[in-house]
Amino acid sequence: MHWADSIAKALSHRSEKQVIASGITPSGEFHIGHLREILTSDIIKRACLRLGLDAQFVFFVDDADPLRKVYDFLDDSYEQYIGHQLANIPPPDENGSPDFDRFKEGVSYADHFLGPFIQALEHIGVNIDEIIYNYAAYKSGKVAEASRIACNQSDAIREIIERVSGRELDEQWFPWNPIDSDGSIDGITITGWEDPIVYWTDSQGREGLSDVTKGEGKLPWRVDWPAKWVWRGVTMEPFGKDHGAAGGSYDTGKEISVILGEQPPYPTTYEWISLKGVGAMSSSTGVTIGPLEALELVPPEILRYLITRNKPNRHIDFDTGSALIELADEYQKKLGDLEKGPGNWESLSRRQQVAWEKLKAQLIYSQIDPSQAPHAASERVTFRHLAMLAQIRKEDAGVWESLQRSGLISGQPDDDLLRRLEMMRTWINGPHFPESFRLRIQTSISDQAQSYLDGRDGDYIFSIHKGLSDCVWGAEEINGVICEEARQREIPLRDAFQTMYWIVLNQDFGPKLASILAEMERQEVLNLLQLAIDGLSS
RNA sequence: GGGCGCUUAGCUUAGCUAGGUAGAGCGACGGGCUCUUAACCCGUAGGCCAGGGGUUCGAACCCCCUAGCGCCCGCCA
Repeated sequence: MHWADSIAKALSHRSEKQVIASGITPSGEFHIGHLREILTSDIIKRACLRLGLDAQFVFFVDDADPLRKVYDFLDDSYEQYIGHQLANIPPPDENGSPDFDRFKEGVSYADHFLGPFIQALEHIGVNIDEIIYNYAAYKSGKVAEASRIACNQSDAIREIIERVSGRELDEQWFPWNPIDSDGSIDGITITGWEDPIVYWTDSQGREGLSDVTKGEGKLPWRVDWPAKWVWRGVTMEPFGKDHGAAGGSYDTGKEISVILGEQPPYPTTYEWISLKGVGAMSSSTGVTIGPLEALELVPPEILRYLITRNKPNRHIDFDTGSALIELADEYQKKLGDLEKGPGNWESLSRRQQVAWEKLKAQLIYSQIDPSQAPHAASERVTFRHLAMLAQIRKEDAGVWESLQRSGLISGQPDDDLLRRLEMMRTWINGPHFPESFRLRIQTSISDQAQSYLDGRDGDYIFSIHKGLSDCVWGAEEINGVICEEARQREIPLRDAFQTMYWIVLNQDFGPKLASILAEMERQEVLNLLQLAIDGLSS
């Protein structure tokens, strides 16, 4: 069974109505790891719906959280905002300085980072039923009840945190972080509690009060999280392994949740996504691939597929190199398999049946439009093939022409293919394109190639030159010349092609050679061959 | 120190809350496609399921122990 279906099944034992949540603090650039959080929720929601449950997906934006530090991408002037809530501070401009103009227009620091992310989510088919801005939720009193209970039960909550997490809270600890007169929630001492008012003294020695029902502050994270579960009725939430560690915030949260009046949601911890060979995603070390950047490389369904095919507890190495091409081609191949059907169902072993069901689920959950059944693309243009064509043909029209000629598409390319070519070009021109797929059509013969050619039959190259100078310029004809000449000389095809690969690409292998040559100008090819011949006779 | 996860063919892995002959993809090898090695099709080889113990008629699958690797435990998913 697919992992999302197992979770949905477990949830169905609890209730018909499911509220699946995700929460992210918009403190900096979003990366593909955040995408896993959201997609995990989205896929579970779809699994619930498929099972006939009533399911909603709510996305909590933790914009009530304070700015923790001046990140690398921020100007030093952000120092003054440390401790201030993300919904309340200006967004950075391209230099990392506070952009007051945009702030005046109503764009906060949180909005700045959130905007592009939400946009990416739309492209990737994530259907969020409700976005909850935590800051606004506090302001409007949604968290009032939970906040009052927490403050009234501060001893019990303190006991849970100390016992479960094993860390000691200091004397001053209180389950409420008020905002001081400057807008900061750092360095404040609680001096009293009189439902619903918290009395405090800030770092400057100024005193004040904070009404917990009016959002004049927030609950500390370990209490804030279960409070969200309770007031919004969350029944399921996936979270990163940091929260899932023993004594972590889920462990304390599930007990605090009970004090606040509700059972904790069904948990799922998910593993990190790291960038192949570089390490875990981290905004601070600059090891990131943003969701938008990822979407520029691969079609959104491939990103969904990446998440659905891996169980949440499975670590993912996001490989932007050749593995990405393989992933995309694998996806397409599986769509084809699905369309072909499982064959005689009865004759399959139980294992094979399970595998089939899972394959089906993976593809269903990969669809951008949940109402669309997976179907094989009408054209079988693989990523591999497109990667080659995009490198040989600089103009899009040339690519379409080539695909038409080879019969892979009929007529004009559809939108899907247009998009894929655009992405392929972005990929090829960017830093992530795998070197092993890069084609370097030569304009001269390298020493290395020359030394290979010296041990070969020079007449063969000469006859190729002759044959290609007057044949019809098409892949089939070119291939015919190469093979025919080789056969006449009893040269194994393998050797013949290697010879040609060395001349054209300066390596001993490559994609279908004839199709490359057919894409080149005849004169270009002849020039190269002539150079090779010249090199031999010297 | 506490905890989580992983360890199945060369590589990536499925199967583990239905315990009953180990599935797949890539790669390799062979063949076919009127003739490449990154296309396509067919086939072959390759696994004492990390190690040990236990439960069972029977364990990759359940329980215990050990080892290796990765990661999390100051609100960075």
